[in-house]
Amino acid sequence: MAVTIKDIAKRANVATSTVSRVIQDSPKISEATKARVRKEMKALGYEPNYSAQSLANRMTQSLGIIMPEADVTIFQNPFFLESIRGISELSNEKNFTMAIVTGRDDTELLSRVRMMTRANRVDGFIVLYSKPEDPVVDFFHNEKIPYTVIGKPQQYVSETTHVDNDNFQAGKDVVTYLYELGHRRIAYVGADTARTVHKERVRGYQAALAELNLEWDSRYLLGTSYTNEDIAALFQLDTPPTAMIVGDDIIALPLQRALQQIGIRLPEQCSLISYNNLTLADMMNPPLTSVDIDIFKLGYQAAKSLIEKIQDPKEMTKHIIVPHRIVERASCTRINEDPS
Amino acid sequence: MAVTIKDIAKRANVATSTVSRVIQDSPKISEATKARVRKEMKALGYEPNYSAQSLANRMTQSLGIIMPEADVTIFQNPFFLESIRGISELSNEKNFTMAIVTGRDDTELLSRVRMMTRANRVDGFIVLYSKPEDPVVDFFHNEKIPYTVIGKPQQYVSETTHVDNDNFQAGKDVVTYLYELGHRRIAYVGADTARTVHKERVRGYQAALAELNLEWDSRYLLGTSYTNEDIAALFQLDTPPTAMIVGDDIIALPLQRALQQIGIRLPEQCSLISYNNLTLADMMNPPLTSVDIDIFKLGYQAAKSLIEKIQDPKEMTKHIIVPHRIVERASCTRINEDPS
DNA sequence: CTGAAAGCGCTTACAG
DNA sequence: CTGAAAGCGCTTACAG
Repeated sequence: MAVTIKDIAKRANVATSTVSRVIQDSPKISEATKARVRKEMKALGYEPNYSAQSLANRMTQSLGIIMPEADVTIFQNPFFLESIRGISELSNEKNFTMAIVTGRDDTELLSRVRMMTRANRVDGFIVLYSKPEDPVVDFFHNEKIPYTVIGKPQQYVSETTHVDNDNFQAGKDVVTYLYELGHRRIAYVGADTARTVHKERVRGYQAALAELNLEWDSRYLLGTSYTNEDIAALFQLDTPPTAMIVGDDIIALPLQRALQQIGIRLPEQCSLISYNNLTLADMMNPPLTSVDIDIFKLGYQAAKSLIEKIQDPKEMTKHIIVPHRIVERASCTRINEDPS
Repeated sequence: MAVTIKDIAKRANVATSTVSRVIQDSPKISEATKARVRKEMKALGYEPNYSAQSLANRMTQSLGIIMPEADVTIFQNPFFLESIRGISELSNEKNFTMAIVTGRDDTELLSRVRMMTRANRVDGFIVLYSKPEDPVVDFFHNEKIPYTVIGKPQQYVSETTHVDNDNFQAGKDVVTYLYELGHRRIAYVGADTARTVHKERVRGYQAALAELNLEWDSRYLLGTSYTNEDIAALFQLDTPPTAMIVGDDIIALPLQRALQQIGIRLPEQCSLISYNNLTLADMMNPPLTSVDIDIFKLGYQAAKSLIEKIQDPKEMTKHIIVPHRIVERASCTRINEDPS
């Protein structure tokens, strides 16, 4: 069978406990015997048995990743794979494994999570979304299971480590950017305010409008279930928007189609700026100006702080803000300032 | 601490070995004592400790998922997340966990895979891609580690279980579909022939052209690194194509832009049909006719056959073909048959 | 049909 | 600085 700690001990003429200590690089062991033991480990291609380690020290070296309730559309959003890629990168570095947890609804999700913790399959969880009154988060909190959330948590805010963008600021930055290009009438499409990210972006949008004293019409704000007629109506207002902010690159595509269908030319008749900077943004016509929120880093940092917390429970709660930046492409254009 | 087999044994007045056997639903135990033991398990919310089980029976209940060498663009292709979703679904059902393995190149991938198998972290692997002379696959084969591949394996074909579409047939079907709409000059764009999937689709394309006696110009076949000029040149031929097949929905987007830029209107001047049927396809303008290859099922079936193989090594090698179907949308149009 | 005991491969007080 | 021994929570011959 595979080579074990015993084989190494025998060949290096030490006790198994000594081998175990060199695996952990314990300072109690002399450099001389460490070297000797390591030579044997190398020679035999030894790798500690993961199940045995887990059983003995009650650590699984494994992270659970909670996806939002499964829905094909959501899954196909590259956001998730990209953040998982970030998590995966750090996990591989730290020798952690990950388990993706999905479920059709909160109940299923919760029961799977419950089973995993009882069975001791993971050391902690990363929650890839955030929403109000999440029973899964309640569970983590009550059971004192380490977890971090990507996004702004809606419960136990100050006590939960999370990594997020400053979406409020991003919301403002986008308005400022458009303002500086001369835009004064700015609409917002795809405001899925059930999700915290979007709520924050919209808050930032509205705050910036107020600060800049821009006029605003409630019809300027559309959710995710708008119809093409809603878009058309927007451009039949006396004061149609000259620019639109889109909640997510994914939504920009159908929106662009809607605009084309009612004969609005981009970017001449309407500038478009979006969020997430997916590769998609670069492929659109015209290429889409988009806010890069560094999804990979969101995942990477979430995994990093979770692992720190797991390895040292006294680790402080952290709120990590990943910087965003606007990536300029051809979908926004300067217009003449118009006092109307 | 967590409740263990001992607690159950005590409360049910049996030996721990008996509890263990009811966990496994062994036929050796009477229904009466099974019922009694189960009642206690339920009452205490018992869940078998996963590390202990793994250690004792040398099974990890965990699958490794090998991604192709990491490259942002590839990762953002929804194909991977969608197949992982399929794998995840089955894994959750079977109580398996998964570990995603990524690496910058084959060497890094191989060393991570090697470490994981030595450390006994997974029972087997799913390879999400297929390419010639893959050292990772060589490793699995030589070490007799269970694995399945999504796609058509290039090595050890008859001995490796794989799940795939019939991409050759799909290649032919697409041509036939266009032929029946009256198209006679059909180009193919985005033929990434380094990847087996695409090679097969191109083979099918060429076979169908030959069968239907359609004229063909070598300039009709473009790889992935075509320029907009190449596209423009295509339409300046004496016999420009009236329809184009695109290797992947993801590529359809920039291609569509290129076509718009040189003033080709879709679908009037050129029909477009693509592969994968991502949600993207439905969002494009015009919505894209695309071959649905049921990515979810590819993942699900791959996980299924891998787990079967793990649980019973005598399980036969299987080649599973997931059916495809053309999803018609507005990007293909009927044209008058033209004898030219 | 059920139990007592050894073993899976580690870790970690405890003793020296 | 190192070793002997108990223990982590299961499984599985072996015996009855």
